[in-house]
Parts: sequence; C-alpha cells; structure tokens
Amino acid sequence: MISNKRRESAKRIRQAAKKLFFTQGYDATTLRQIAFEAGFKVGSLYNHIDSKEDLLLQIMGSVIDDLNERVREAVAAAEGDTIERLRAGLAAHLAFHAERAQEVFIGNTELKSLSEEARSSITQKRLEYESYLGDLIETADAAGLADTIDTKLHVYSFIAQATHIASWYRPDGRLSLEEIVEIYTRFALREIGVFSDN
Amino acid sequence: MISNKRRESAKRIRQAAKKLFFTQGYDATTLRQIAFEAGFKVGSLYNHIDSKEDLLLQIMGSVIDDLNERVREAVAAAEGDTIERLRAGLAAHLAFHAERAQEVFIGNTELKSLSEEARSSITQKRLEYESYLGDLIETADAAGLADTIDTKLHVYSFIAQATHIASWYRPDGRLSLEEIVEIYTRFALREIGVFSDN
DNA sequence: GTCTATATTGCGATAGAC
DNA sequence: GTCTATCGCAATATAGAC
Repeated sequence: MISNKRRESAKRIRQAAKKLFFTQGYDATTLRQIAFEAGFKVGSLYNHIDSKEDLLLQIMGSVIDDLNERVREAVAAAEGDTIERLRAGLAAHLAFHAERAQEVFIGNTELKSLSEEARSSITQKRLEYESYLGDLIETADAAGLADTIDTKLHVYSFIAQATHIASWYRPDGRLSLEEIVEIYTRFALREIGVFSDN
Repeated sequence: MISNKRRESAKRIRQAAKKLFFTQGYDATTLRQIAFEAGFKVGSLYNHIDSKEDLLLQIMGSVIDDLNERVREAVAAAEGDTIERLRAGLAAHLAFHAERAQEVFIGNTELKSLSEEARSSITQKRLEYESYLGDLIETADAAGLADTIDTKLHVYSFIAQATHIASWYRPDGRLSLEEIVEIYTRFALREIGVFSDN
C-alpha cells in the first residue's frame, strides 16, 4: 500500500502543477507554489519528481498520444460513409480539446519551455496527427463527397479552432460541450464543402 | 537631434524585446538578453524603460488598437454589398495577424503576465473588437446573404484561425500572404453559409 | 546616457535530522 | 517520506563614477 500512497502524492503534485501552469504559465510558476497547492513543503517534492522540467514533461507527454488514440478510435467505431467517419473524428477531436482543456493548453503554450530533445519528439507526434487529419479530409474529397480548398490549411483551421476552445471552454458556460462540438463540426464540414444539409 | 537618438534607442530595445518575448516568452526572457540584443548593458536599459513589465505593455498596447483601426478602415473603404464589406474586413483581419505575427502572438500569449489593471484594459478592447466582428456577421445574416449558425462561435472561429496563422506564418513559406488571406476568407464565408461561389 | 558594481530578492535544488 | 535549513546562482533594479 505504500506504493499507492506514493502514486497518489505524485498525482496530487501533477494536478497542482497542471492548474498553476495553466493559469500562470510554466516559468512564472514556482515549485514553492506547487508544493503549497499539493500540501507539501518544497523539499518533499523531490521525493516524487526529478526536476521542474520533468514535471512539465509528465503533463505534456501523454496529451498527444491520448488525442491521437481517441480520434482514431472514434473514426474506427463510426458507422456509415466517409463523411460520417470524418464527422466522428472531428467530434472526438473537438471534445478532447474541451474535456482536457488545461493539458491541451499547456501542451500548446509551453513547447518553448522544453529542452530541444523533448520538444522535437512532441513536434514529431503533432506532425503525424496533422497528417492523419489531412488523410481524413482528402479521403472525403477523393470520394467526391467534399470540395476542399487546401488540405493543410483545413487541418490548421481545425486545430486552431479546437485549441482556441481549450482556452475558453468552461463546463458551466452558455453552451454545453455537446452543443459546442456539434456547432464546430458543422463549421468544419461547411468549410471543406461537404454537400449535405449542415 | 538628441531626442531622435533617444527614440531610436528605445525602438531598438522594443524590437529586441519583441523578438525575444516571441521566441522564449516573457518570463523566460531576461533584461540581460534584451540589452545584449539591443547593444546595451543592462543598467542602460533603465534610461529608456521603467521596468520589464512596462516593456511588455508598450509592445502589447498598440496591437489591439491598430487591428481595430485597420479592420474598420478596410470595411469602410470596401465597395459593394454587405458581403463585400465583410470580405474586406476578414481579409484585413487575417492580413494583420500575419503581417504583425510576433506582436499578435505576444498579445495573445502573455496576457497572464500583465498586472490586473493592464490586463483588464486590454481584455475590454478585445471584447469590443469581437463585438464589431459579430455585427458584421449578423448584418450579412439579417440581409439574407448568409446562413449563420452561432454568431459568437463564428467570431471565435475567425479569431482562432487568425491567431493560429500568427504562430506559423513565414514570409517565405509555401503560400504567399495573399494566398493565405484568400483561402481563409473563403473558409470564413463558407462557414457562415454565404450563398455564392466560394 | 553609458558603464561597472552592487543591493536585494527569490529561484531550483540539495543535505541531513527526524 | 517529510521536514527545516541552506547552498549557489541569476534575476530585476539601483547607485554612482565617467
């Protein structure tokens, strides 16, 4: 049971860091603040982390992988034609960015705070994700179900919108998560010229 | 002529700060780096600025005002119907974000680094700008020339895309500024359901 | 107005008692 | 594994010679 306690402490520290990095930024956040928020003294943190950057890496590390997995699963599980698969992928893409807004925001904002090595590994994963979204779009176009303009810019557009959502979404806002996802999905389908009632 | 030299020095310092804040972020940038980049020693900076935050304020301060002015002028100068005016406004909105990418990026990224007072003054200006864009969209819809879905989210969408452009645009990239502006303008008009060949 | 030198503060990280 | 105490360093900002 000792190791469960250890894991809980580490999680509490990550949660505190996530919150503070999100609101203040990585550089402006001190380990003393993180320790206080997690209920520790500074020195104790080092029983659970290697360094401050290690903490940032832990937070950023899983986000891209999870996003990739979530969207691919949604596409695979979708029933219907190419457009339905694309729609399911976009919905998953958008919902993920809202649901995990803080991590997503940190991931998009603090790339510059990582060491060169860590940064390039994450950049590589992002490029692969962009490429996957691009394939979804081109498949729809090739099937004659959409009238795209520029694949790469469509991808950028979808990423920009989702990233932006991560910066303002609140669960108690004017629109529910489902409504936001539905509206932005319609935006996306309109943008790539899908021929149906959107 | 002495005061011209003063102004040039101040400008060099702002330029250096702009570049460094853009690439490293405000907190990660030191006054020593800014001084070096501008060709001064640290102490000399204080003959031209009050503080580090003052420098950030100088940079962020004019961006929103300039954007607002630029877009309103473009709309006023546009010839043609409501859609043409909207199109001109969107093109100015997009071009501004690309042309002044560094300042725009800093303005969108470092709001958290400002003191409460400075931050709220800028937030207020942004809300007014969003409101202006919303009016343009609603006018087109009310004239029966578009089929909008949700005004506020359309505005967010346009801001998200332009902001994103500011983070990747390079003058020597695959697409020229004119091409980027044209493509994103078509995206926008499609998104709000303008009935014409876009 | 620029420089060197320094005051002051607070950071990330470590040592060692309990 | 947590704490207190502290190291070593670099930050913003200031003082005062030139």
